[in-house]
Amino acid sequence: MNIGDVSERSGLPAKTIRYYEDIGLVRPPRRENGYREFGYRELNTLAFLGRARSLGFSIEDCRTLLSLYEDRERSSSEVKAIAKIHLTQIDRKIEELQALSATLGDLVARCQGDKRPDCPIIDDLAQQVSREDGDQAINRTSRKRDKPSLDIHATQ
Amino acid sequence: MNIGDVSERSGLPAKTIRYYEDIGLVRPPRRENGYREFGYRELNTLAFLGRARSLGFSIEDCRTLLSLYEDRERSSSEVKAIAKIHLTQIDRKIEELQALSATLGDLVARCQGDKRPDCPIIDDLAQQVSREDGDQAINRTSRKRDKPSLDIHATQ
DNA sequence: GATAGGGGTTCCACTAACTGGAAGGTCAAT
DNA sequence: ATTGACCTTCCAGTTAGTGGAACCCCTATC
Repeated sequence: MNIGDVSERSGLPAKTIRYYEDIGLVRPPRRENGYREFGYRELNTLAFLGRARSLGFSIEDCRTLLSLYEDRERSSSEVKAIAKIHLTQIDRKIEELQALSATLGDLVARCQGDKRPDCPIIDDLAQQVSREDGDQAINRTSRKRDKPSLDIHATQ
Repeated sequence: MNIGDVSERSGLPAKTIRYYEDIGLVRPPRRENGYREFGYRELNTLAFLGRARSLGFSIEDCRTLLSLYEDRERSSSEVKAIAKIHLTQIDRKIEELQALSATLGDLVARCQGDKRPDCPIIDDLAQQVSREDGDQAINRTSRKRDKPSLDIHATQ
């Protein structure tokens, strides 16, 4: 099969398949003309990767999962451990986003959304910073809001 | 104020502040020695940015929000529109992650996690791809799982 | 005056997981 | 011979920074 065929059958874009080869997740042999030659083994690997990615596993997780998949001797606990960590991260992310949603939802609800300039959303963002020096000033004005872990790739 | 002072007062790392200058979000003047000179105006801008980012607004959203913040004439509806879109995206992301959590949670629950190799998680990922040609084969085997939008930066 | 430290400056590279596009080779059919 | 669809590689860009190197500046101390 050529890359176009496996792309269609696996559901992964050809670009992605080439990328997966680049990073060593698949190693299709080449034909004389330089084309990649995929067999069912490679197709299954790619489909596996597609499903794992669709469950939000990181590429590095996928790499491990793939080696566990190919190891007929490995214990299910090894797989379960990875999945549990991933699940925990997903759930943590959900909580973070729910907190964000609540705060922002409140702000949006309180904003009239009309032609007038008064806006609780901007007012909330625009709280003035203290002009005083030193720690007290900072402590008095700091209203720590959790930073949503910007490595929001944390679904992984 | 030097960059270290505004960093402490705004809670943003100095590196981030320099980056925000790079992309034109703040424009502190320079001293003779080349140091950036921050005033309370810049400090407030940075604090504004920190809060907006902590609510998950993208840099581009922040840029818009900032210009709306500085426009005393703008209507609250303009601000609300941005916030609503952002809120919708957060809520969509939450739903996606909840679906993932449910699927993965089920798989994890069904996995014994012991020394034996049998593992529902791997089995789920490893479903064989049909060896037949054509659309029917693909339709018969495709079990479309929603791809969690990989631009998972979608909290923005 | 030399030196040490704790600032500051720039610039380059790296992150995750691709995606888009350019320039060009291959193949089957017309 | 020439389309057109496919394949190849390579480079750049995406998000929002972060880490590090090399180097400048300022103040205090010896």
